Amino acid sequence: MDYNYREVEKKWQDAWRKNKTYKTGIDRQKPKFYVLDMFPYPSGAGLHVGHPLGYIASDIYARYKRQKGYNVLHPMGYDAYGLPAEQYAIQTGQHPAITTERNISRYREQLDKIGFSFDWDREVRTCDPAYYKWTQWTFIQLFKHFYNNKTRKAEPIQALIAEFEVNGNAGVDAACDPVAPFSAIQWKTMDEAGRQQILMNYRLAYLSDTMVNWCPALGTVLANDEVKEGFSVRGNHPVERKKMKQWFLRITAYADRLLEGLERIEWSESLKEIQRNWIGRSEGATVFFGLKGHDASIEVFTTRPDTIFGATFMVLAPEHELVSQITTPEYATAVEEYVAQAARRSDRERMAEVKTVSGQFTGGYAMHPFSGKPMPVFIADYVLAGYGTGAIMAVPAHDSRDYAFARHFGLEIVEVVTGGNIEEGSYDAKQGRMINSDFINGLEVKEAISTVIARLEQMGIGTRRINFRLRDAIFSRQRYWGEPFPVYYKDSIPYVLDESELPLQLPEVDKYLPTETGEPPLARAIHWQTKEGYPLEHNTMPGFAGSSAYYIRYMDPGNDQALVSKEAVSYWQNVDLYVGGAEHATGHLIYSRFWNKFLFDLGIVVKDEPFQKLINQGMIQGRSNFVYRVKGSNTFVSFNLRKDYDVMPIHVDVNIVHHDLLDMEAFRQWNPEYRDAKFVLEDGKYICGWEVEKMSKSFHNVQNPDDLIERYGADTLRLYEMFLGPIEQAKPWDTNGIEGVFRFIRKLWRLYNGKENEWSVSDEPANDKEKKVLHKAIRKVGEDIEKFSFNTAVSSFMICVNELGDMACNKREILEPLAIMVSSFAPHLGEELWHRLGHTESVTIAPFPQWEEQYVADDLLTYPVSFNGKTRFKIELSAQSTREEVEAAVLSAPEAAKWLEGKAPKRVIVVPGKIVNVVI
RNA sequence: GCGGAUGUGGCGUAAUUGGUAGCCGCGCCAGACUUAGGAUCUGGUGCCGAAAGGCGUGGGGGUUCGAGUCCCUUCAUCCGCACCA
Repeated sequence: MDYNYREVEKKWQDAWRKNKTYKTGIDRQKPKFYVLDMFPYPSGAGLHVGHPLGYIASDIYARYKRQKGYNVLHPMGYDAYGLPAEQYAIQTGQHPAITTERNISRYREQLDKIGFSFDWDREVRTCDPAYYKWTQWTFIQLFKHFYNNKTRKAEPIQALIAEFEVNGNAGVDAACDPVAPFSAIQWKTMDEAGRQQILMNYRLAYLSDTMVNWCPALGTVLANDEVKEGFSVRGNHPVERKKMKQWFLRITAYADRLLEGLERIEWSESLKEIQRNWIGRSEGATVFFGLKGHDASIEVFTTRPDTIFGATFMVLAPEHELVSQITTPEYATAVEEYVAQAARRSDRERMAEVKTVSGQFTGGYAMHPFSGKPMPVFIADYVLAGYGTGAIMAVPAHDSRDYAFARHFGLEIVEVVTGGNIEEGSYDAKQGRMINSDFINGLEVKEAISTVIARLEQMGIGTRRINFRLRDAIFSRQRYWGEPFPVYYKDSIPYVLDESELPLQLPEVDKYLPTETGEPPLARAIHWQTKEGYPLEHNTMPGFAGSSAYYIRYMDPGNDQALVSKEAVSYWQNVDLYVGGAEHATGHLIYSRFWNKFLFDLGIVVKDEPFQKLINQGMIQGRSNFVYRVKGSNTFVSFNLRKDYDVMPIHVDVNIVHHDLLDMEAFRQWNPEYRDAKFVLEDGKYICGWEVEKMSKSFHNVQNPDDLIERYGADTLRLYEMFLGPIEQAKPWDTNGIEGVFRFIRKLWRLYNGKENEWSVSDEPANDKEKKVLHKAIRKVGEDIEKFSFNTAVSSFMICVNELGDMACNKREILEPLAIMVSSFAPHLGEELWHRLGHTESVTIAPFPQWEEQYVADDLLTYPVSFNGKTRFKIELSAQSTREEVEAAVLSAPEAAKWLEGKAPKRVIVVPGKIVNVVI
């Protein structure tokens, strides 16, 4: 008889639930620790083995921290709004809430089976009105605040209005859309519509008419992070540009704080780098170029003001507002055509044509601010309307794109920085001395930049400027299954609901489709209006709305008076350890940081950064198996013989392959097509080929945790997922190795139990050898957990159990601390052993054992002795030996003579406790 | 193109951070027990070699008594961004 994992795991899962073992509350006697997993979207497919990887790691860490005396907050909930449930609803007519509810219970069932230490009393769901009340509340606050660049924080819009009433907007420095200057008197004489229009330019949540990413297949707009290479991330549908009125969040106001904050948080360098790139800060200057025959001027942004004397022409984005003004009649037709063509092309097409140079001369000329030379003005779609000012000064000698353009249109190329060869190509490096550049000749690039900016500022035609690539986040979705906006329209002006009206509940609709007139699904809802009869907003919020502050809500999930109580937030503060995938780098992880910073400005949260330490678990890839079918037949050739035939590899279900050996009978049953399959075998076996690929149904390589738990138990699954390799690294899932971990579990059990599976732990005192094994394991496992090196911790457990097994150690003094340690990895087994050892309280609160130096120290050391760096033999010496004693012992050792060949060593290097190297 | 990461046995990996390369596990080989099994246990297993020994951390070079680890260079793979001025 062996360890009965089925019975034991079930028993403790029930007991933990019943006793609320993982319930957490504020306890000021203990230090807090907040361990969080990324919010899962409960998909219909359920969990596969890749999903729980991070949850297992964080669970081990949470359990370890509890045993170390921390009060650990470790919650779980569901990001329940999302497109798949709604797509399903559209197809079937079933309410997405029903599908979502069903998927959630399936998730919960799967999660429970793995033995996580979540405090389920804190569960939140984004689609729960009690939850989204606070998502809506936060939106209202965003609407009612603006970002003051002077104080670098969000401030009430009321304060802005007060300022307008006294001084107009002249003294205001806010993150906003361009607003024409106005005086206090002008403000006071404005009507309501005028004032609201002005204020909209300042609000952190604002309505704006701009080009958006429109996805016709999904029937909604998407944020930039939801689009990849012109296709929607979800569903991979084409995305096009469209002008629409949409809600936005002014995340750009926080660009510099989002960038700076990265310096203070412990995230992987690559993740921070992705965010830095996404934010895309660049330093430079804006410069105004006067136009010939016009009052208007073209504003450009450049990071290379030093090259201004090399600017020989100007390029505007086709969408630029000055295009129509500067185009001369003779070019009007050509320009119109080019603009129309550019507008027609999707992002996708634009990207595909990156290499081809296209553009159109407008007939207009700008004037060089220093030389006064005329510069032809072109339009071209290599200049993006959405970045900088949508216009550039082209410096062909020092910008490869401008160079290609100039060559194509035969424009002048003037070298102004030494170091390259402009005959061959542009010289883009920011290194060299200025030439052909009037007052900056001879300067280094860096000095030239500041000199030019100073001159521009002095002349009043330019300023130093920091530009960001980050755009404001589109916050409207033309979908049903999302949070309704707490917004209504009065005379077409948007207003937010009073907080007392929250939550504004998602209404019922007859269909989850847009209306015949193209309105979003909420337009179908009857009486979708305020008490006073004003129409409510038809859009809903995007997926990231509900997931942006969920970690705050976990601190105080039942509170209906506030997002979070002062008490809870002052205790739990922020997330100490966040575990999840890197795919959220430019979405959730940016939005959350922004959202948190805003709430921080409001004094709702106490930490400026939400996630102090973040671990990205690597993706678990699938390991696919292949059979090799002889083309045009139903004969399959074993792996090593496939070269002798003309074969085609076919994916085969990994569940009918064991250690790459095909279960031929199962294969025949697997698919009717193969019922009469013939096999060409090697050594009587059919060996399959294999490859590492994405885990996917279509590759027949999906492993779900339920099957493995059924076969090996949850503890084995947990240990095996950790044993696979470093948590942050992507690695293939290979079930072949799980047996080894399963054996370990049983070996561990046998330390505590006799041959007949009878409990057999002795109270005899342990000897020094046994203590050494234990204490070394305590030290190693503790250190490994602290540095999230779970794979090496599992390996240390194996070493420890192997050694104790060899010693046939069954002593309580050793096995009790071992049970505590192992319980964070294998909680069911740990809890069972702990109780059998006679304890009545849960092992989760047993203190993690302390290791002692006296037990781990060795008195004899094995010195490897090398000659000229090559290890030749080993010698055992007392740990107390001095350098001289070691040297003498080594040189007089019998093995040494052979290598010394009678010569005296040139030098002997002794590193105490480590090695000896003899140089001859 | 720019940025980040990773290259170690047949496979997943480890290496006290410059000090015995290959721990632990899988697989494989041999043996034991067996109602010859996709069970369990014991031993072996980097490569070449009969051995002595030699070679060996993607390749090349360097620093050092000593390099998987540091430096230079090069190749490969993965990821992110990409006409961002």
